[in-house]
Amino acid sequence: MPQLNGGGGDDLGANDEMISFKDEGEQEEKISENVSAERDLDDVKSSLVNESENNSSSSDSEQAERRPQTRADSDSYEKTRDYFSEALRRQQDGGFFKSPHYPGYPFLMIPDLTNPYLSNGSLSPTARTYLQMKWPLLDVPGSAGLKDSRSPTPGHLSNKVPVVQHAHHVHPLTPLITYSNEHFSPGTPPSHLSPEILDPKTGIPRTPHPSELSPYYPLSPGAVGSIAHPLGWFMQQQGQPMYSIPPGGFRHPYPALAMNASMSSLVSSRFSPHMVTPPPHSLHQTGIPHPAIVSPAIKQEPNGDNISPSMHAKSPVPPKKEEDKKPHIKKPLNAFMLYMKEMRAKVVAECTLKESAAINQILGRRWHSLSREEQAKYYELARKERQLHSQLYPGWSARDNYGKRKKRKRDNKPDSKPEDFSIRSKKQCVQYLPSEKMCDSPASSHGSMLDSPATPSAALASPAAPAATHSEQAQPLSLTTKPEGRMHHHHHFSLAGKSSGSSSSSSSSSSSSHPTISIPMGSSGSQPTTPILSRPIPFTSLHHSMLSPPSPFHQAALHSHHALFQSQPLSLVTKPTE
DNA sequence: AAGCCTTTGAAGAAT
DNA sequence: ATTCTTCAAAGGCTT
Repeated sequence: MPQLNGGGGDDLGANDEMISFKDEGEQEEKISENVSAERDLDDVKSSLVNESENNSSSSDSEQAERRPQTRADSDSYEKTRDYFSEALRRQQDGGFFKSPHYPGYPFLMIPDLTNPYLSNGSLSPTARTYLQMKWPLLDVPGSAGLKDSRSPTPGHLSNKVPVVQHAHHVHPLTPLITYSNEHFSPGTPPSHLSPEILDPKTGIPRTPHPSELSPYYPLSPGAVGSIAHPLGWFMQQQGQPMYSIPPGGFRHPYPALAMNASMSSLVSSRFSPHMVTPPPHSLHQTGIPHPAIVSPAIKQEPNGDNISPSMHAKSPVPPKKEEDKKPHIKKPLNAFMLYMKEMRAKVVAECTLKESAAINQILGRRWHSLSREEQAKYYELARKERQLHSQLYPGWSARDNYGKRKKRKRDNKPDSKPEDFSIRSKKQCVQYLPSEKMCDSPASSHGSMLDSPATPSAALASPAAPAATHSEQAQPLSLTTKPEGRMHHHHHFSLAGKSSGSSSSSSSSSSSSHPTISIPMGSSGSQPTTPILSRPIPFTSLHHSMLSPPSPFHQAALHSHHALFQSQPLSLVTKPTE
């Protein structure tokens, strides 16, 4: 939430999410970049699939993992670049919102993309609409139809995206992205002028920080000015200014909210309009339900934008069953979740494993192996997502979803029997991860905390945080047992001084840690037993502003930061096992 | 059928 | 101010 606040949009901006990094590995990584991605994959697979894999390989594997990413990045960037170029062209041409002439219009829902937030419509990776918006240039194949059919959207608008898709270009994020640039309105000059947007929290209109806004999203005609895309840095790299909003183009479905381009686009694409407000007529062209909303029912917005029940009916999404209950508005996806969505299919395809748990482990490792830039993309997307979400559902609170999932309270009481827990964990670990190596991942995950900004503040730091990196690479060490089901990294990473111990002691499952886990710090990777990395101290002040354009991550900043960071070794906290 | 497992991150609740 | 818990996705597996 805080992030959302706008205070400065910038906050959200790069700062918060900036990233995690693993620096150490970079050198090696670079060196190794040559290695083919396949090999990486193979490594991963092997690790997953092959029991035989030995620990030593870990470093390699890690690198390998990264590499794929890297490669992908390259491609993606190129592709993206292409898209952007095209998008620009189109904008110039005119039209984004203009009209129908872009079948691929982002607003159009992609069929399979049901609203991401809708429970019903789980998105296919390809389907994340809002992402699409963000990455309009990227196409998502397919999805078109369903939604349309359901959606009230005017036919012309509702077109399916498919049209636009460029199969050949595949951005790493592609899956997430559906649209082509076409969204961009032609006319609008790229200005950073952003229309004011409501502060999610306060509801007070504020001017979005450039960093907050995404040019990719279609802006409502009136309201929006052009805003710098969050990924603006990226765009800039491309050398092209992308912001424009069609002057007339698109009618924002959610009048109530003053949105910036990004918002509007997101909204349209991801969030169901009805949910938010909209009178039918005001529905977004796309008619796409908000992804976050699970049930058809409308969630009562504090604002009072409620949708009449009738709205539901129209709601494109099947859930028509109107469960009277308020619709379940899902949490916005975080960076990692976005990454997962994107990459899961790929990983699954590459691996024989299908279990999500196993896949997720791989993804977790890969996540860590991602370059800053790569992660930054996701953090940025996530930030946007949260921003949009807050805009759409000002009254929504994560707490609203508490208890919705009956989920397990997993054995929280691990304390009762750590051993059992450990056993279980181990068992599972084995189950999913054939080799011990696999187990590393968990460790890495811990390390991840370092990398990724745990909190907004952390995020700030994170850009710089690179040093922290845990590098899985380095770590030969394997966890024989999985630390625990869900340790909260946070805890673990608490500053050394703090209590890691105490916390662990607490009920949380986490505590039971197993001594076996070691995280290699730095490249060297000493292996302390059950070390806990303390979260890097955020260098908040550091280039706060700079962050906004993560441009390549303010490398300067990063470097300095980096240096700092390195100078400050992460502190390891030994978790008191049991 | 419901929940678990697994991952990271965000946010809320609890301490 | 910290720490802990829940949820977000996803799909095979377990109960």
